[in-house]
Amino acid sequence: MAELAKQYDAKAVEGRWYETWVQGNVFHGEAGKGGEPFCIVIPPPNVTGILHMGHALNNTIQDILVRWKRMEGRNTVWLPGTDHAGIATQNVVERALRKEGHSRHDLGRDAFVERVWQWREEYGGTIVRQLKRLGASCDWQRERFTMDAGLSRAVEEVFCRLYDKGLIYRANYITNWCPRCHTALSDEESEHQDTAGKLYYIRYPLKSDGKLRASQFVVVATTRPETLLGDVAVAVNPGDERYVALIGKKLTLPILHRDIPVLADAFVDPAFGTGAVKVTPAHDPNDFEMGRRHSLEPVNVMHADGTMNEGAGPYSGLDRFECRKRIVTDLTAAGLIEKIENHQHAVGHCYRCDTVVEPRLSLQWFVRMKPLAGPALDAVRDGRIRFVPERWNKVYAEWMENIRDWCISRQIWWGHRIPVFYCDACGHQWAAGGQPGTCVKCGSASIRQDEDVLDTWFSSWLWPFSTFGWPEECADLKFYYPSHTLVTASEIIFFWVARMIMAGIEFMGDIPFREVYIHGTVRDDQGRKMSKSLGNSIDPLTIIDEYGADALRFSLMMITATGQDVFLSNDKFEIGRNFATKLWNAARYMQMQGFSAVGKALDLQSGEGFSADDRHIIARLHQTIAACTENLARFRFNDAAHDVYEFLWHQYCDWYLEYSKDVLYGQDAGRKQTVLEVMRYIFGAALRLLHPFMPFITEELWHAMGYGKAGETIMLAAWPVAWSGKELAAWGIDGAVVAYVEQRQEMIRAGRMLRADYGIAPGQRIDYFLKANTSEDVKRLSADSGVVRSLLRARELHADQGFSPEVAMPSVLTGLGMLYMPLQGLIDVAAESAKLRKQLDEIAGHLTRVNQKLANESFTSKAPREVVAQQEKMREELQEKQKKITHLLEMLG
RNA sequence: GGGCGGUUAGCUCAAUUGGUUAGAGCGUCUGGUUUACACCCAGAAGGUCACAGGUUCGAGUCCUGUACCGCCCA
Repeated sequence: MAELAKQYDAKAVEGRWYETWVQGNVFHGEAGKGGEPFCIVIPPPNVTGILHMGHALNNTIQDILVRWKRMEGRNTVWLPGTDHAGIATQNVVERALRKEGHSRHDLGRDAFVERVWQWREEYGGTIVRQLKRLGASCDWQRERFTMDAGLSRAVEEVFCRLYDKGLIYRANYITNWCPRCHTALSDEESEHQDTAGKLYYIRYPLKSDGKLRASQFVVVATTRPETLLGDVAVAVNPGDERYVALIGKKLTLPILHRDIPVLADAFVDPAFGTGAVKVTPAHDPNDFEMGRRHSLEPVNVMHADGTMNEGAGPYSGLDRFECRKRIVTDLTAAGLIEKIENHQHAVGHCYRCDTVVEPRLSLQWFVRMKPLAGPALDAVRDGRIRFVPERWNKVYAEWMENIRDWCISRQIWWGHRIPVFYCDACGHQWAAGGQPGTCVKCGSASIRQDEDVLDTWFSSWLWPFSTFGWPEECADLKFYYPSHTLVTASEIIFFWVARMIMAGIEFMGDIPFREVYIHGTVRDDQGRKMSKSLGNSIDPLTIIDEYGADALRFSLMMITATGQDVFLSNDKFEIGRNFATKLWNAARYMQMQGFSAVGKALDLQSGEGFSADDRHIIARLHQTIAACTENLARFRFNDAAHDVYEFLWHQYCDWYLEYSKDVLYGQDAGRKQTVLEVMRYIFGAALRLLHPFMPFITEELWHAMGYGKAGETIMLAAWPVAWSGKELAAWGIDGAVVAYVEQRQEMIRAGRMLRADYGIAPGQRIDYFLKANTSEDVKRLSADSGVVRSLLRARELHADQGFSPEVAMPSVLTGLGMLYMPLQGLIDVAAESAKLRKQLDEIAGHLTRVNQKLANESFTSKAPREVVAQQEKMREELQEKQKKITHLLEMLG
C-alpha cells in the first residue's frame, strides 16, 4: 500500500485509470456472457460536435446508470457512436473548400463525399475522445456511425419496406426551405423565433376600365410583401359582410398588373389585419392549401438560393430581403401602401445555420406518419414506455396526435442517398437497396438514382437496433433489445425519441426502450441557454483540466434536480473538487493510523466488541445504501449524490473519524483493531456507492487502500446491499443505540455552544456536569468518556442522575439531560437569564400551538391516531423542558 | 393564441402520496494552525414558502384566479 500523496491530483489519476479500463475491456458486454441484460444506447452526438455541458450532463447520467447496473451484476452495454449530421457536416466541409477557393460543384458529387469522409477520419473522433475524458464507460468496441455500412444497409431496408408499403411518397409541397443550406428541412428543423417585423397594409385596386377612386381598393395585410409577386388571388371570409359584395370580382395585382380574383374561404380570419388576405400558394403553406381548394395555379417567384426569379418581373435577380425593400418603396411611390405597423411574429429559422426559412414549393419525399404513430402512442399510453418526469407523456401524446408527414429528402450530398431508381427507357420507378444495374421491369441499363439524400434522423430513428446489426439476425440484438433506459433532453423528443418508438415497433415489433429519462437544459447562472453566440458557455474540458472529471460529474449531479434545468457557474465545480479532497484526506488519515484493507472481515464475534459509535456508523451506512439505491432507481440523482456526500462527509468524517482518534491514539489494542475493521468495512462500501458518480478517485482509493488487487477494478465490485432490521439487530444495532449516539452528538454540540457563549479559550480543558435522564445513559457515557472528553475538549464529564447544582451555572438542555458548565463565580447572570427567557418564550409559543391543536375536537377526532399521539408526546416533552428551564431560571435568582 | 414548467434564506436549489419548529450547498458573520484535510474545523445569523381566494382538523404541498420568468407548439 503506497503512501498517499499530500494532495489529490485528478489529472495524474484520471487518464491512467481510463487507459487501464479500456485495456482490461471492462466496458464490453456481449450476449454470450449471459445473465440479465442492461442496455443503454447513447444519443449519438453530431460527428462535427465538441463536448458541451449538455453532453456532460447527459452522459454523466448515463454513465452513472450503467456503472451502477454493472456493479449490480447486470450484463451491461452502453452503446456509443455518432451521427453523420448531414447538413452540419456538409457545411463544415464546404466552408473548408471555400477557403481553398472551391465549391462542392467544382469537385463533383463523388469527390466531395470522399472529401467529407476524409474530414470525418481526421476530426470525427473529437467528441469520442472527450467522452472518454469524462469517464464514460461506453462499450467502445461497439462504437457505431450512422454512415457505417451496416447502418446504411438498415436505412435502405427501412426505406424500401416503407416505400413498398406505400408509406413513402414524393410530392410537390410547401416545405421549409433554407436558402443558405440549399435544402428542404423538416418541420422540426425549422425553429420558430419571435421576431419584430412589420405588417404592411397594401392596396389592391379593383379592376375597372375607368379611373380609380380611393374606395376602389381592397387592402390586404402581409408580413412578406415580396411574395405579392406570386399572388394568385385575394381571399375573404364568406361570412364577412364588409367583403360579400366583392366576392367574384377581379383585382389588379399591383406592379405586375395581373388580374386576380377575390374569393371566399372559411379559413380566412376576419379579425386578422383587414380581413382580406393575399393568396400565394407557392410561398405559404396555408395559401397552398387554399390554392388547392380553389384550383389555382401556384406562381413561384423565387430561386432556391432566395433570390427572385423571372416570375418576379422587374425584381428578378434581387435577394428576397432586398426585393422586400424595393417593393415597399415602389408601392409607396404608387400610393398603394395604406400603412405599416410593427408586428411581432414567429419566424422559422434553420436550426443549423439560423437563416430565415422560406416556405417554398418543391418536390420532396415524405413519410406518412399517421399509420406509424398509432401503435407508438399506445406504447406510452399503456405504460410499456414510461417518461420520467411523467409530464412528458402529455407532450409526446400531443405531438403524436397531431403528427404531420415527415419530409425526409434533403438537397445535399452528404448522407444516405435515397434508394429510388428511375428507368429512362420505360419510366418505371422503384426502391431498392444496393446498386441495381438494370431496370427491374424492362431490363434497360439506362437507370438513374434519385439525387437527394435522407434526413439524418432517418438513420437515427433506427439507432436502437441498427447498431446491433439489424436487419441481420444476431444474438446481441436479440439479447440487448429492447434497451432499458434512454437518457436525453426534451429538445429531441420529437426529432428522435418519438420516431425511435415508431421505428422500433414497426421494424422490430417491439418498443426500443422501457424508460425515457428527460433531463433539463444547462443554463448559465442568469438562466440563459448556453450558446456559442452568447459566449456564455462553460467548456467541460476546461473544467476537467482545472477540477477533474470526478468533480465535474459530482457537482453536476449535486445541483441538478430531477428533470429541472441546471444553472451553472464556474464556482459550482468546487463542490465536487472539495469533496474529492475531503475523501482523499480521510483516506490519508486512515492510512496513517495503520489502516489496512487486508485483514479480517467484520464478523458477528467481533461485533460483540463494538462501541455505540461503531454500531451507529454501520446503521447510518445501511441507511445510506438503501436511500442511495432507491434514489438512483427513481432517477433522483441529486438526492443519491447528497446521500453519499452527507454520509461520507458529515457522518463518517465529522463524527466517526473524530471519534476514532480517541481510540487510535489510545492504548487499547483490541479496540484499535475493531475500529480499523469498521473503517475498512464502511469506507469500502462508501467507495462503491460513490463509484458511479466519481469513477476515478474511487478506483484510485480502492487500490491505494488495498481493497483491490492489481488487475481488479472497483467497476466490477458488488454494489452494496442494505441490511434489513433483523440483520442489523444481529450486530446489536437498533434504534436505541442510534438514538443514543445522536443525542450524544447533540449534547456535544450544546457543550461547545456553552464554551463559545462564555468565550472559553479553545484549548482550555474544563469540566462538565450532566444531570442524566436515565441510568442507562450514565452507563453508556461512562463507557464513552474518552470520546466525549476529546470531542468536548473537556477535562471530565460527570454524568449523574442525581446531580443538583448548588449554585447557578451556565447550562443547556439536551436529549440526554441538563448539561452544566461550572464556572466558579464567573456566570453572567443577566446573559444567562436572557438566554433562558428566550428559550422559554419559544417553548411557550410552540406549546400554545400544540395545545390549540389538541384542544380542537375535530383535530383529535379526524386526524390519524399517530399524528395525535405525536402531538401529545410533543406536549409532554415541551412541558418537561419548560419545567427544567423554569427551575434553572429560579436558581439564577 | 394553445400547452407545459417555474416563483421557497443574499444566490442556486431541496422538501418523496397534505401531518413535528420548511432543509442543503455557496455567500455573510464569529471563533479556530487540535499531529487527515484552510479545497479545513467549530458555531451563528438569515424565510409572511410570488399574490389573492378556496378545500381541509391541518396547505410550501390540493383547487381557482392574478402577476412575473422560461420553454414547447401554432
